[in-house]
Amino acid sequence: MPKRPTIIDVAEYAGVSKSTVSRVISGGSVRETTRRRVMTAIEALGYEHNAIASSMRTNRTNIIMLAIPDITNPFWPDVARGVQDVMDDAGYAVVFANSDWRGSREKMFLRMAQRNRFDGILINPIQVTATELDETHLPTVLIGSRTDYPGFDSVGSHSYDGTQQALKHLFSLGHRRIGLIQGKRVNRPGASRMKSYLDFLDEHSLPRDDTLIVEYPFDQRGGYQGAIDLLTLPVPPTAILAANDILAMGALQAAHDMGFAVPGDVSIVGQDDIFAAKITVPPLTTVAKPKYEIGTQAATVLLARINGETDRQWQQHLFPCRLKIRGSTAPPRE
Amino acid sequence: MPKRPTIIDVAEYAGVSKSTVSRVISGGSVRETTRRRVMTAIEALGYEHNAIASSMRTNRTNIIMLAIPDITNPFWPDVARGVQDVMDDAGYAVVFANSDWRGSREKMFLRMAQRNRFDGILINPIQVTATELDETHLPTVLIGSRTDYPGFDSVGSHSYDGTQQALKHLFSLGHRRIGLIQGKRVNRPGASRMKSYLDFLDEHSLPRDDTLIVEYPFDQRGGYQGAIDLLTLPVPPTAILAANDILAMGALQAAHDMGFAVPGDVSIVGQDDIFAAKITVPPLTTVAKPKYEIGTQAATVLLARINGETDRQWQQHLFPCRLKIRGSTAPPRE
DNA sequence: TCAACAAATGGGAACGTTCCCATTATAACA
DNA sequence: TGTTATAATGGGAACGTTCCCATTTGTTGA
Repeated sequence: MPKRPTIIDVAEYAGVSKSTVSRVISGGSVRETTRRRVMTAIEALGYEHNAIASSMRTNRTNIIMLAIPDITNPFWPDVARGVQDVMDDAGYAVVFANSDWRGSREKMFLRMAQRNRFDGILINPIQVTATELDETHLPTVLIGSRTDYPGFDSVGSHSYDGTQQALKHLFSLGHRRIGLIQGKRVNRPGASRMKSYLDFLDEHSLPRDDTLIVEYPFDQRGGYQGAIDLLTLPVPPTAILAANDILAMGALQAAHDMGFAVPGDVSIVGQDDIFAAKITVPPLTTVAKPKYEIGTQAATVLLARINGETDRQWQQHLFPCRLKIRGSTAPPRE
Repeated sequence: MPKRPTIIDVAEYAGVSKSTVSRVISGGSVRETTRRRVMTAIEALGYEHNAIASSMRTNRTNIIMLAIPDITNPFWPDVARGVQDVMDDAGYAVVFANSDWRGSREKMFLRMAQRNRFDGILINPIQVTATELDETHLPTVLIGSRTDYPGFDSVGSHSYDGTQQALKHLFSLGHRRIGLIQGKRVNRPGASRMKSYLDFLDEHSLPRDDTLIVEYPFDQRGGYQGAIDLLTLPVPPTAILAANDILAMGALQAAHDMGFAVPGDVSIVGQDDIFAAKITVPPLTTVAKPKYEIGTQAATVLLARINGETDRQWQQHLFPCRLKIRGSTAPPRE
């Protein structure tokens, strides 16, 4: 295998110095005639720029990392697309990392980002602490509405408010006994949703009932189990709010299997509005989040940080949620 | 910001040469006592290995690229997970690239892989030719059952056979007039599925009817449109086979909207068995593909190529498909 | 036409590793 | 204990860029 040509080879071929070739490549100021000479040399030799050598000098890799729990959850592909579309345009490659809800993997990925001198990190944190993130010394933007990481930019949706919308909707339909299926986090609960739920109860003088709150892994089986727990209560809830659509879809299935009509016997509301929410039967009422936009915005903020274009303090970007009322909610049976 | 320590700093601190530090890091043979000295120095200085500098010397980046059309299609996240799980264990980072069915983007990504000296490429090719792939000089494994890229390893599923299974199932239920919704490819048709379909017709002496074959983009709307085309025919088919589940789900919706009962008036079969196929109403009969396994296998084959562990010629790895009979198929109405 | 100045170009060091080869320390054996 | 073989270590070049600074070339205006 013939050795790959370097800028030195190109320089010789074109009869200029390697500095000039470098300038041509990186868009420095060169005379038009020499630029053309160099370009033909590049063509002739089949020269391919070596990003590694370049990174070595510039301390820039043009690679960022996107660390999420699990690409298999349909929420994330949309976010990922948003990230990629922005990053592609900016000439960055995006490395994916699935922590799989495991803190150890998350840490491994952070080390990987450091070793490889990636230019930045987008992360939906699982276990990692703010200090650990700080220690990477890499520009970092959080994805998700997290208030427990002061000092970091974050991009997410206003899930507290979204939960309120869902509950208001159910309340106005006449529901007074509303179950909550939480997604189990390794370390911390889906704090804002839970708080929103409790606040709502208090505000409308509804009793807090711990049996109405169940917590299961963020997958369909989790939702299924959760719904079974709730619907087998002595006095089952007339409505169920799930922390995301996957859980809600599991709940839908459980209700179906147990002979509960949806929305006749029990109303179900999800969150996220993944593509499949439209095609369940009945179609799922859900709190829609602008997934793609979260991705593009997170990427944009990160780029700004990387390029030092913003000296502003860290900032939280929260997109509003929108309740999509579909067929899975109705007034409770008399 | 203090300069990052290098192995030279570590060497000084530990009182050894940089060569020794290098050996400690990369697992060369060093005396246990010196290894410990070096390790404490690394700890003390907070040294982080510089993968860029390393790559520069070794021509290894430990990064591979996974190029697919669109991560947003639920088929791909599963494959991606498989790829990542294997690559993580091998210490590789995976860069994602969504060509978005555009050949120009695909080419851009290949150049990126070259520039960045990635160690290998996993690709579900859209427009790129075998020659172009060859010219990257990077170990490449194709994902999908493609026979039109001689010289390349490929990992996919036996979709010809899967289509046969689906058709046999429909045929044995009594269907004789079966529509096909194809996914539109930018450049070439889903050849094996189409061939399988036509072969089946011939074999069972069913008439070829061009109006029974429609082609639309690989999304839900495409499936919707396709089904409308088919169901508004003077003599509509009693069963529809869609090229993937997303198309099938669109078809399901269209049938529903047009007042066709599924499976009463029309049976529908999808392909892939994405997670949402289980939760449609009725649940979708579909040709299941081992998505995760395709991912792990593709990654494994690529690793073998990268490490030169195989001098075998290129090889096609085809997983068998399995028909999952659910609720969307039944005998045709008399 | 010649300064004076700006623009274009060239040369060489530097980035932080790895790897080859030479050298030194240790172990094994007679 | 001396000799030889082996293991451990050190020194320096090399990987292919970029960037600084010095030098050359070109341009402009009196």
